[in-house]
Amino acid sequence: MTRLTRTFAALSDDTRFALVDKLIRRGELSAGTLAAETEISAPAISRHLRVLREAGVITQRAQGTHRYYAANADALRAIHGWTMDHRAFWSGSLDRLDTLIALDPEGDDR
Amino acid sequence: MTRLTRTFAALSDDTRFALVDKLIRRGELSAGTLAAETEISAPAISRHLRVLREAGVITQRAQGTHRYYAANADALRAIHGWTMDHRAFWSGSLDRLDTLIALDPEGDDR
DNA sequence: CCGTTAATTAACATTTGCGTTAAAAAAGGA
DNA sequence: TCCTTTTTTAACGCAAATGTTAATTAACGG
Repeated sequence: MTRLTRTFAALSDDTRFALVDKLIRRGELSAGTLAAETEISAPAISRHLRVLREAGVITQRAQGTHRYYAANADALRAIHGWTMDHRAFWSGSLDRLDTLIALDPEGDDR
Repeated sequence: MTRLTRTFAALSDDTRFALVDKLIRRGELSAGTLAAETEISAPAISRHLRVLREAGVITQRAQGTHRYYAANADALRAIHGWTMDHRAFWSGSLDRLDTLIALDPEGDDR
């Protein structure tokens, strides 16, 4: 898996996406706080946090028995960068998009 | 699954990501063309295309026995929009390439 | 030292995802 | 009609993901 597909994989689960969203909106939160606000068990949350951390989407900080997690801005920037790389494709009006498609008629088969 | 997590899931596989990337760069392409340029079998590609289509990441057009696929700009806009929603979080320091490299702890960029 | 709290790891069951080959469906041409 | 081409669907095997409960590790406080 490339770095970007790994990032997408980390965000492809609703529970993990919600965790990341909380961390972005509210800043650093402990594993316990995150687990308490979710339906599923603490061990499940712990593993989701691990997946996110290993994908580089969040960071971890230890303080005593607590583990504080925070969203990693670099992951957001990487996704943003990818969309910007293809901005010419999706930006602008529908008319403009139709023009782009018409100008690049790879329609024929080979 | 929400709309966005479904989009991320569709893009979380390297084969599917590469298919979308081709369609963005080169415009509409047939299933056969896409399958011919990939290592795995045509049925496998067909199913990947189905996953992408059902997630709204690509569109399909029939012409005779051919099926032409194209990237859906709306999906790209949705991802871009999500990153922009959280721009205040990550837009602080536009960093260099080494921070992006540090995102992948194993360095398996391929 | 002992008991409590915070978090993770272990073990397990179940589901989902992804690849293969074989078969089927649909359009086109001789 | 029969054969070929294009693409998808079917059937199957196997690996990975996700949830649970139980056990373990580590820090804190009396």
